[in-house]
Amino acid sequence: MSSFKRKIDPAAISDLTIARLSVYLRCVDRLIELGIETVSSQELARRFSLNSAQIRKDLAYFGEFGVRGVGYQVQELRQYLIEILGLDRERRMVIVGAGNLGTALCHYSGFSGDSFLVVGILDSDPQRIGQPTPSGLLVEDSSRMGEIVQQRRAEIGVIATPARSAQRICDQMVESGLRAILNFATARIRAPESVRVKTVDLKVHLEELSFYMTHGD
Amino acid sequence: MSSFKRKIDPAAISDLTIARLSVYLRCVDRLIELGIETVSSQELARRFSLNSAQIRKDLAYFGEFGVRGVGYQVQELRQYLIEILGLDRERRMVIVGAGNLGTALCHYSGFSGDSFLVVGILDSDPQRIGQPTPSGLLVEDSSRMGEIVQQRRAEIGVIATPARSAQRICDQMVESGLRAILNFATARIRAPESVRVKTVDLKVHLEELSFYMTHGD
DNA sequence: GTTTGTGAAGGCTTTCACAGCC
DNA sequence: GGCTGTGAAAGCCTTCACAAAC
Repeated sequence: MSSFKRKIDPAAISDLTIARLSVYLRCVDRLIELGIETVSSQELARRFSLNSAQIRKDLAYFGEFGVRGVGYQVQELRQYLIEILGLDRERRMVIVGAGNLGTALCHYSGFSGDSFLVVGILDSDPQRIGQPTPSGLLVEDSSRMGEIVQQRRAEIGVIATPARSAQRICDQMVESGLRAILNFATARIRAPESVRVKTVDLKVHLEELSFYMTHGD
Repeated sequence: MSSFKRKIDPAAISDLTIARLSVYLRCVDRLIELGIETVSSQELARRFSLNSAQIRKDLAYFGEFGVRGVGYQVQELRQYLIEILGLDRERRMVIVGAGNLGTALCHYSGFSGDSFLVVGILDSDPQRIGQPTPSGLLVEDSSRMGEIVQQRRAEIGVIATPARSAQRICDQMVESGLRAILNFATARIRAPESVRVKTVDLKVHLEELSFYMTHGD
C-alpha cells in the first residue's frame, strides 16, 4: 500500500470537503466490515445517500486514488483518508468543565477511538476537583492547565463549561499551547489564526428543528 | 409588543439562516443582560463578530423589524426571534440510548431550557432499564417507545445509540409519530420528508481539527 | 446625520457531462 | 462495456453599495 505524499494546502480546501472526508472514512469502514474490496463512487453514493461527483471531486483534491473503469480499492482509500485527516497518530485532549457534558465526553466512545485520547479533565469548582469520573480520571484544578497540557503533550482542548467562562478558558488554552479547540459552550469565542476553533452548539440544532416543526406542513 | 404574523415558507429559507437566527437570539439575550435597549446591525456585528449585512438580510426574510436611522428594539427583536423559531411553546423530547451521552443530554442545561423538556429516556439493555438517571428520570424500555411518545406528547427524538442501531431507532421514531430527530450516532440515517433529521457527528468535528493540525503551519 | 432593506455583484459549492483511461 | 478526474454550468450564499426612511 503506497503512502500519501502530495503536499496539502489546507487553505485551498473547504471545510465542507474535510467534513465529508470524515464521513467517507466512516462509510469505508462499513464497507470493510461488509468484506467489500472495491467500490465505485456511484456505489458509495447509492449506499450512503451521497453524491458520486462530489465524492470524486473531494478525493481528487488530494491525489488520483481511483482506477478508471474500476473504482477505488477500499483498503487503500481508507489508508489515504486516514493520512489526509492526520489520524495516523494519537491526538491528546484535555476537557475543561466536569459537568454532565464534560464527564460524558470524557468516556464517550466516539471520542476515545484509535486517534483521540482524553488525558485530563479540569474544573475550577473545588467541589469537583479530586472527584473521579466514571472513566477513572480524576478531575483536576483548571488553574493547572498550562502544566498539565505541557506534561501530557495535549494538543486539543474541549470546552464544556457555561457560556460565560468560555472565552476565558479559550484564552487560557491558547496560552497553554493547545493547537485546536472544540467548543461546546453556547458562545462565539475568538482565538488567534493559528489555533483552530470549532463550535458545536447543541441548542442551535434543537432550535433549527423547532423552526421546521413550527412552519412545516 | 406586536406579535409576529407573516406566513413563513420554510423551503424558501436556508438552513444557514435559521442556524444564525438561533445565534442572534443568544446575542440578543446577552444584550438584555447588559441592559441595552436598542441595537443596530452594525453594533451587533461588531460585538459578536458577525456580518451586519447578513444580519439585516436574515431578519428581512421574516418582516421589517428595524427602524431606519435607529436600529432594532432589543426586546422586540427577541420576541420576533422566539416566534420565528417556534420557541414560544414547549417541545417535548425523548432520548434513546442511556449510555454516557444520552444520560448527559438528559440533564444537560442547554437542553432543558425554557422550550425543550426531556420527558423520557429509553434503552433496550435490560441492565439499564429501571435505573435512575442523575436527573431523576428512570430509564424505560425502548420497545415501549410508541406508547411513551403518545402519552407524553413528545415531538422530538434524540438518538444517542451506537451507529449500528441508529437507522432502526429512527424508523421506530418515525413510526411513533415523532416529527423531528436529533441524531448523535455516527451514521447517515434516512427518514421521510415530513420528519426533519439533524445529525451531529462529534467525531467529524474532531477529525476536522486533526486535519488542520496536521497540515497547518 | 444614521441605519434599514434590498437589488446586484461577487464568491463559493455542487452538479453536470464528457474526454480520457481501464 | 465501465469509471475516474475535471472543466464548465448551475445553484446557492455572502457581501457590497445605495435608495428609501427616520
